[in-house]
Amino acid sequence: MINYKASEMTAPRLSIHEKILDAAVEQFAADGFEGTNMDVIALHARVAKPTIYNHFKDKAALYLASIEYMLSRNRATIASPSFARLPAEGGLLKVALELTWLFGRDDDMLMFCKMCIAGNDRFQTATDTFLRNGPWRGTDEIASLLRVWHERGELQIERPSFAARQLSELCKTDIFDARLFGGPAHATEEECRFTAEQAVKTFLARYGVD
Amino acid sequence: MINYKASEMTAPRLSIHEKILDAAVEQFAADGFEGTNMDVIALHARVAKPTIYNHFKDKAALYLASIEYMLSRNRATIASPSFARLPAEGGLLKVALELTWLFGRDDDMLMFCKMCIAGNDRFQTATDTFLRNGPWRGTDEIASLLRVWHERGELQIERPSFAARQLSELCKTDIFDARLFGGPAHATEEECRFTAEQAVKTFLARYGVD
DNA sequence: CGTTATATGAACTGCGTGGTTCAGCTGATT
DNA sequence: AATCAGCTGAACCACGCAGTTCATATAACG
Repeated sequence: MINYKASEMTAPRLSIHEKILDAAVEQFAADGFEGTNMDVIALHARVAKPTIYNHFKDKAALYLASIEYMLSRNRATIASPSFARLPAEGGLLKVALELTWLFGRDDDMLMFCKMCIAGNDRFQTATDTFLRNGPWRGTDEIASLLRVWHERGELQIERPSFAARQLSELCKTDIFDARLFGGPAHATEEECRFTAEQAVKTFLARYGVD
Repeated sequence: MINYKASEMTAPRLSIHEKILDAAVEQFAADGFEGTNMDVIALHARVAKPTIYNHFKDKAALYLASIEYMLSRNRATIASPSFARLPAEGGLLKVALELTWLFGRDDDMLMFCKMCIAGNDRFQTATDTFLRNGPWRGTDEIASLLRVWHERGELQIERPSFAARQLSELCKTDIFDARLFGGPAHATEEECRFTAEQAVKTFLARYGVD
């Protein structure tokens, strides 16, 4: 019996599973679910088409697996618990920079937002998976951090979850809509930094104590 | 014009053109361009399929016409210049309520967004039209208001355009993502009011003078 | 070596769907 | 009454694409 999961072997090359998923993510992200052709995925993964169906039941299953794969690949946590050691202002800026970077420069994230928005009637489960492991987990992490700073007396927040989502929204300013509605053009590093700084400034004006 | 079905006597009488466009908007918004079936549009519009092709060259033409139709149907102003007569806080709350209402309870707006996000690769011109007449015009209106209050000394804002977009983002908190990714379920009036109040509070903490 | 499990590629099936055709109906216009 | 324009429904075509089949190849393992 052969092990498919290359991560559990000392395999020099990517497993077939991963090759397929890599190609699938790219295609789905670029052309959406209906617009994506299984032959093209096979071609791009340098794999025979029946092999795909040997690993995934059908196109929808591959689609779902792609979302989970992309999400697991993007485990860059927004609000690392280690940030709690920082003072509130510095920690918030780090969080805000992660957020603006994600909104402004992460292609996978953007494309899957588009996919989920476009196809949420057909694939509500996929959308839910995305929301749960993506945006919601992110704001939950942020809320935990906020509670720490609150208890330490550096912030004064009545509703940490709501505040976390406010911060997240602030970090979209000027950089996310353009990408959601337009092409995948990246925000510049300066734009990300500016939006993040402004977000923290506004957030601290409301929730900071001093 | 005469109704075909006696059972539909109570329905408003629409031209065939409008019936087709109504059905098309709904379908495109729900399933995107590729996912939408022309037969379903015909069925839903209670019209024969050849009739659709008698009015629109092909699917893409119908798609473009649908977007323009939605835009022409929806001309709400977010920030009426008359708000300038109000004190900053009251005026901001009015603006914020308009925004949260739009994000949380306006179905046309939601459909616009989904259609444009889903189809922006193929139909960038339509998306640009939407952005120009929708979000951008809205935040421009808000920025003008902010300048008035700034000059009157009620607010202290260095970058009115950026601040306007921050306010707009704040007004999405907790109500917009759920609709964009989920169904068209409305936010409740209380949710809209709460988010609007919190947005104004945060905004004034940063930009208010007192 | 033989066995077993999987990958391959090319051809094939079947279906969904964009778009068309056509004969007939309806309702306005002259 | 005659004509004409536009709607109807049903059948139809062409094509793309999801998913399968099959004979062959490869590679691990005993």
